[in-house]
Amino acid sequence: MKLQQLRYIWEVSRNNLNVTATADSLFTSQPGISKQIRLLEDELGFPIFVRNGKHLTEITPAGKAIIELAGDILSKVENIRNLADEFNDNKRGELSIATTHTQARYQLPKMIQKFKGLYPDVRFSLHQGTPLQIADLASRGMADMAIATEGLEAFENLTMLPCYDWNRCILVPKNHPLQSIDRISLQDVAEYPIVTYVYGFTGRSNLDEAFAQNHLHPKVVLTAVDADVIKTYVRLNLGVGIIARMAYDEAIDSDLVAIDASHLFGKSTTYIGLRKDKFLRGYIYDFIGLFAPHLPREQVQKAMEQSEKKDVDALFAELELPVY
Amino acid sequence: MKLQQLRYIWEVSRNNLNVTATADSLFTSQPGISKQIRLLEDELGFPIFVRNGKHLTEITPAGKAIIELAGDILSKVENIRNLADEFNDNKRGELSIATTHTQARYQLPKMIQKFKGLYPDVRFSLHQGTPLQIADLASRGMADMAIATEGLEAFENLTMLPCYDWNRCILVPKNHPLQSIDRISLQDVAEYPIVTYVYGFTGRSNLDEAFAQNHLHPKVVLTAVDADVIKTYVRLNLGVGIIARMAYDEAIDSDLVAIDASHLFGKSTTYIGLRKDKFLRGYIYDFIGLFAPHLPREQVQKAMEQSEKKDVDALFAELELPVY
DNA sequence: GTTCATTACGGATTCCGTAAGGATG
DNA sequence: CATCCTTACGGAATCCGTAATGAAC
Repeated sequence: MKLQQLRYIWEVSRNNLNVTATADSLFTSQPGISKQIRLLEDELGFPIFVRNGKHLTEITPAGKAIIELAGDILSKVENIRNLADEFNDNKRGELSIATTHTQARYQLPKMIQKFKGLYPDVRFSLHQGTPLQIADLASRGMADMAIATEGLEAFENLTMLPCYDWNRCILVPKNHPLQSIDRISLQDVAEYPIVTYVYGFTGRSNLDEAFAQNHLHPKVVLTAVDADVIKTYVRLNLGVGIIARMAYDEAIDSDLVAIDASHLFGKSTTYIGLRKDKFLRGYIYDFIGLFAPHLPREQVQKAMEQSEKKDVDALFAELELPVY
Repeated sequence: MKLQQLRYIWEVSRNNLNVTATADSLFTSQPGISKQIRLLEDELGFPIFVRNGKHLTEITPAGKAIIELAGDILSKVENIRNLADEFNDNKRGELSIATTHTQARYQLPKMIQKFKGLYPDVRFSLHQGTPLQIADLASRGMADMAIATEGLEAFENLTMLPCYDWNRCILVPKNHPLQSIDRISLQDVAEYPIVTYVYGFTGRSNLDEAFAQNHLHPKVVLTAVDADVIKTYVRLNLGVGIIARMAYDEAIDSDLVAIDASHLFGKSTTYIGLRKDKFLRGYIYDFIGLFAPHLPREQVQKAMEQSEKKDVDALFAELELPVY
């Protein structure tokens, strides 16, 4: 049994049993992978994959268990590498963050700038995607962390650290009727066509809940993944925007008006998702400290040690998060 | 990084940093191990072992962390192998038990006979040793389980399953004065020279405690590892024996008299120690079922999943154990 | 002087890539 | 017919054992 064989079966299973695609992603040859898988199966004495002629069609029950163990092993190997890097030079390395548009565009730039100043030799990379995509990236170890408001809870092996709460605002063009209302209500908003986030993005579910609980059925005329698109259509007078307040930029968006809506929709919480058992480089703790100052290294480590999600939540139950 | 390199550093650290001894135990050449360790260190970029000239003298801090991870990895590799064996043929395999004289001689024979009937193709092996030795064997994965009354709690990575309680008896030659006393007391016993177990064996500490609590200082004239030796010296009239009651065999020991002493010394509990995270073959569960019928597969699995010793204990808190 | 790890070196094995083959949909 | 896995094969790298070297106790 060799580490590479374990890596191959793991990667093949992650690539929908497509060996060719796996070979491409690992920058090696496809027959090499086939061979090694075959050798491993010979050694173990039974097939890991079910073959239909020359296609891999499914994973055997035994294979499933083995691939899971292989994943554990590979992540520990990765930990050894990271640990070695940390001991070699704790100023040099890589930091990859998977996140959504909202974070990438409005929250992260200032942290990243600071971080770059602290660690000029850490290669920083940012992967934008849907909440599920980024959670998957972190879960598979392809990103060091995921930052998102939702989607992280679907992955068992991610520890979720609460970072900040945020509220929404109603975005209208200047001189819009809503602007003159003293304390805006959900009813007021529901009278206008709505432009907001796609379901599953940036706390959209909170928004739907609030309307539903008040038996309102607003006319959502356009949904987008990011606030920039929403703003564009608010500018075109297509409807009233509902976006995260942090996405309103006074300088750039001076032609629009943001009406506070924190009393209308429950606040949402943005989390950092870290893969359990992952060895974290020192600078990763520092980055987390920049992004969420209430999360010092010890707290993060404590949270990572909890195997139950509820124990993690309990750790942070008393915490007052910053609100944006 | 290769699995073998991880195995080598792990084994070297387990062999007091003696590469030659490690090579012997792994049936390979010593330069081969040196080389692979060197290669791994080169790859990681820093030394795992501290060298004084040509001797390995200690493990670097980074090395400690890496060796620990290596141990995790190797045990998971072992699990894959066991899992494969189980899928291949759940009637064939190996079962190795590490235990003390008392179990091997008086409790295990009947279970093993039954087990052999159920699984004639499982190669059975039994390693006798001191409580610490056998716990170490199980902890290192060199034995599938340890069975003992003490010593197991010293190893963090062993799950302890309570199997049965047992009491002691006072062993005297026929017509000994103690025989005629109605309900024997500690004082009565303490008047005679004592022959019993060596400290650290077969519940010896319980015995010392009982005497100490009654401010008695019995004259222990001989200590032995096993009851057979103790019996021999009781027969020679060297003193009064205190042994596990299950070690008294009416047929063989008809020239001796066993006086019940369950009211004098607290009962002791014998445990099975299993390495956490170890994949257990089906027949191992069956063996446990034979040895401790109150431990069905599900209970064992539940216990193995607990990371805290106290949670395991809580699982069995209500359990009525058989008493021998 | 014994123990012990490292270096040197040669043979056997393994690994990996290219090219060809054959099955599936 | 395009996709995809397997087999075949040759060159390169790796592994492993023996023998020699040199440091530590």
